[in-house]
Amino acid sequence: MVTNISHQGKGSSNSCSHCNLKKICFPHGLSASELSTFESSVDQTVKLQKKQKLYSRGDTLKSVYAIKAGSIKTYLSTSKGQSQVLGFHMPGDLLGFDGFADDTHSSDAVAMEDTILCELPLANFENLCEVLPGLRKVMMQQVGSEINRHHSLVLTLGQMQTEERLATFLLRLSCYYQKRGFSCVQFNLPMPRHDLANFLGMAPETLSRMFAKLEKQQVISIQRREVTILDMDGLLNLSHEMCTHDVA
Amino acid sequence: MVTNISHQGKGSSNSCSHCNLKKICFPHGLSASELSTFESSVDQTVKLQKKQKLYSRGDTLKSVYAIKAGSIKTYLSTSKGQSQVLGFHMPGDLLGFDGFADDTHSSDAVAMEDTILCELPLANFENLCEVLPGLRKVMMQQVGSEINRHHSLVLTLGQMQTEERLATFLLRLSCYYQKRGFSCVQFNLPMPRHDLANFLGMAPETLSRMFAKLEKQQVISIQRREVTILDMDGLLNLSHEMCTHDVA
DNA sequence: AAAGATTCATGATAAATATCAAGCGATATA
DNA sequence: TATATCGCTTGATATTTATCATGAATCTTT
Repeated sequence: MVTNISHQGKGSSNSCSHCNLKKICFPHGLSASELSTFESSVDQTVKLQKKQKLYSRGDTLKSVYAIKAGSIKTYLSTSKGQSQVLGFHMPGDLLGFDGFADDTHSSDAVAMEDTILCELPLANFENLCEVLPGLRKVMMQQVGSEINRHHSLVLTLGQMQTEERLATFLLRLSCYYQKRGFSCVQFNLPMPRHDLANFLGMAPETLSRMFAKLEKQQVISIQRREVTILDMDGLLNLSHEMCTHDVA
Repeated sequence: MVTNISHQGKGSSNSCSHCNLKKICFPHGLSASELSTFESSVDQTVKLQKKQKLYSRGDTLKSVYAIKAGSIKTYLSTSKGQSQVLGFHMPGDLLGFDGFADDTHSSDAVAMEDTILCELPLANFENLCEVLPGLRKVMMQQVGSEINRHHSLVLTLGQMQTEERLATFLLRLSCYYQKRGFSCVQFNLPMPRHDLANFLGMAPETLSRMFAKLEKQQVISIQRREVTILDMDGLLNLSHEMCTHDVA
């Protein structure tokens, strides 16, 4: 299968210990000595321009990636040309687990804006797992988090009405920003309405109406992509999730 | 947190090499020598009666389980008493990944009928990963499969209409039985309508109507829980999934 | 700055699905 | 055997959401 990936200039070796995401990204769980062993194996930085693909369905799994800057959208396509956004991934997030079943990616990943990623080649990863028990642990935690996020998304799509889906999404995004040291009451949506509507399983028009509804209730205000949460409790009341408040 | 688990009589040590699921269950991917090391660590058999819980949300993750006989339903609950079925798990399936993020189960698992499971305590598992590279590999494959199943479920709930959801579900179940050597055109639904409707994100009445609709189209026939697929191509036409046909 | 394209919002209408209500048949219980 | 209960189906209706159509606002390109 032909791949569309073209890594725009691979950077130099990375240093997790000097990374500004070191409190967020997954190597955070490693001990100091483990980290120094680990760092030398995250051998490359991958740069993608907006709309460039990181991988496509059917591609062989070569590496796991951590987002350093920018954002990535993952999605699934059907035989009839429909698609379903699986997630919006931001700095500190890990990508590539969709390929573990059979070493082949089952989803597509595309840059939503210019994006920089750290690349951890799978061969290195397997060797490292041999010698770093902490890495195995941290990896399983990451996998567990991903599974929990999926569970939460299934609950959202399966049980909630459109207004509640949006409220739940906004709350998760809010928590996500808070964890990264940004404001949890004012932030930008990193994706267009079209993608968000698809992710939330509704028509774009419905999403628009739900934004309008939340605004009329004075729960949020939104201008283009800038969201301000005016009434956090109100938003929480609209969402009935068993809040662990992981990110979407 | 109080747990409702009461393991009804732990059995003796298991032998994967003599298990009738050895072609299906995950240790299948291990080499002969790895398997013998592995077997001794799957130290217990857990027996559950119908409706008994294997674990609940909030319980500490102690073990990973493989289903030997019977079936398990996993589900998530919301603060308002709603719930969402996450999956119906059958012999050969692995359970417990929902607890990896923070060593705490985030979902509930309950026996849909009298069920027997193999228990792999986490402590053993971590030690084994140290010495068995194949186990790490197989485990990551299992995790990858679980993630792929979730992706597929998200697609189903997010994009498909009720008829297509049901058609897709029946096809997956059919493949599942086929892989296990059973008929792929005639089989029993292991769950009541109520649970299936919840899993598929629709009202039980809607599920009934969709079954009726598929019957009228002569695509299936169904009596209580016994399904016969009359027109496999017809069913495939109703489902637009990019078929990897993993199980639901 | 003008023209075109894109993104988003909103109204009117149609379609899908949930809810409410009733009843049927199988199984369990007395 | 009679009775109650449970799981399921089916009909009538209400609600939610999608679709279609239009237009405004923003961004891009010339």
